[in-house]
Amino acid sequence: MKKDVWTVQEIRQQAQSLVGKTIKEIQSSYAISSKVKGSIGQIIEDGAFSYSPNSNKGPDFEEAGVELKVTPFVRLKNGQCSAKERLVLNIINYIEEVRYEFETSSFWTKNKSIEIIFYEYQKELHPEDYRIEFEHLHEFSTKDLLIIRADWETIVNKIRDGLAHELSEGDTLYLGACTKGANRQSLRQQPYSDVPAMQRAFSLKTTYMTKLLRNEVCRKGIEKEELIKESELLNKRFEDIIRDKILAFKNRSVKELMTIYGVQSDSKSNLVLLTGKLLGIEGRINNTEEFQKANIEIKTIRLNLKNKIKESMSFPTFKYEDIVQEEWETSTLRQRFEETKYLFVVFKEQLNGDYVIADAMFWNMKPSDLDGDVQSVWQDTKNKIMSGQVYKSVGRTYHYQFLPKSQTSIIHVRPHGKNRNDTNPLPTIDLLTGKEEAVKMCFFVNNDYILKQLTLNKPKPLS
DNA sequence: GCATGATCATGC
DNA sequence: GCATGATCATGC
Repeated sequence: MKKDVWTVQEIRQQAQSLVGKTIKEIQSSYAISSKVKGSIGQIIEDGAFSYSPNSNKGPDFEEAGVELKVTPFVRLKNGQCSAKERLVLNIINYIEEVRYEFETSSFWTKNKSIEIIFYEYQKELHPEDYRIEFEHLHEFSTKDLLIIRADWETIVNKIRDGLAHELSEGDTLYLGACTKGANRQSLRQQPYSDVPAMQRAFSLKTTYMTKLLRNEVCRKGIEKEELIKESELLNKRFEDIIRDKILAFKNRSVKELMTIYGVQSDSKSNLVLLTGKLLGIEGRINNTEEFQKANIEIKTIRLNLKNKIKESMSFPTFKYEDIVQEEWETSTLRQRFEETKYLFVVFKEQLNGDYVIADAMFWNMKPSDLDGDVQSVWQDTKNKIMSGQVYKSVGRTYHYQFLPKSQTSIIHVRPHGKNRNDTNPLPTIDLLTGKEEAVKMCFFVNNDYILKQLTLNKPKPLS
């Protein structure tokens, strides 16, 4: 089947005919020459679709207006599907993209409608045994498109500000600017600064793809609680809508709001619960449609009477055995701070011990912080675990010898388990104590660093 | 007073 | 049963 012009219907039929087949089967049925043996995407594009490769600005199938993508997903133990990766779209030409409006942008010109072919990634299988499981013609909903349009503007405005080298996936909600290139030396010019910037491509975030799979493709585990309505996005950005909704309660007493909104919880996370109620949702904020797609997590922050943050911020525990296997570039920690956007809700202590709502803002970590201090603390932690240097001797007792807060500027390591008996195995026996396991720990973000972020985001001093 | 070590309540 | 989000408690 050699043809250059396809209709939408033909594209879909061809994609459907691949469902259930392994890569090997597709390769042999289309007699694909070994020279395109490379990627699974290429095998399908060149083999099953054989469209003339183009570097046009338009979509792969110009006449049908359809872009073709092949992407992996994984099945979780509970049967749910998750996207394995972000969906990488076209490379951003920094010099050119700033000349466009959204309607004429390279993203929108090429990706209005995307035929997505999903294959199941399984670690233990050889790639040629991966199987195509789903195909889906994706068109953006009006609501998603409103958010994506704002994302595109966020990205382009950063380039216009001469900050292409500071782009990060956490800057945006659904449409990201992900790095694309062999390594960090894959640099290119930007129009308003002499600093070379890493090559990046527009992409749909992994979490957006996971939600798309579950809601529209696998049809498993669909739970939708929407935080805001489409109509609200017509004249306000998502971030501002959420912020304004919370700030409508500015200076209101937490104790009082807890009573009004029926939050009776002794949980340490009752401020999170309260914020959810204030935003008018029933379940958990982190489970809402928008937060899940955009990979946003809520974090509550308490300021004491002196305007200092009471506590550093905890994150999920790491496993000692996992961290020693990781490399920084692809590590869990780097990925977390590169891809997650945080909603900080700030509560201020009052003289009577109560708290009031003080502020709300979205935040994501700057790449230079991430690849600076965060990386070195991570590396130090990994090295100590690998070499069995978890404990040090202090007087008659032992202390952990990971870098404490006092020796770091952004993150530090601390216990984070149920109690001192809640441990994880160590890959290397501890030299000093001979222990084969240690208390579960996690990386905490330093409270003073967070405080700086709050003031950076806000020119006005905190009341 | 704060850094460090430790623990709590909840939900899946 | 455990991960998670957050905060408590103690000793320096």
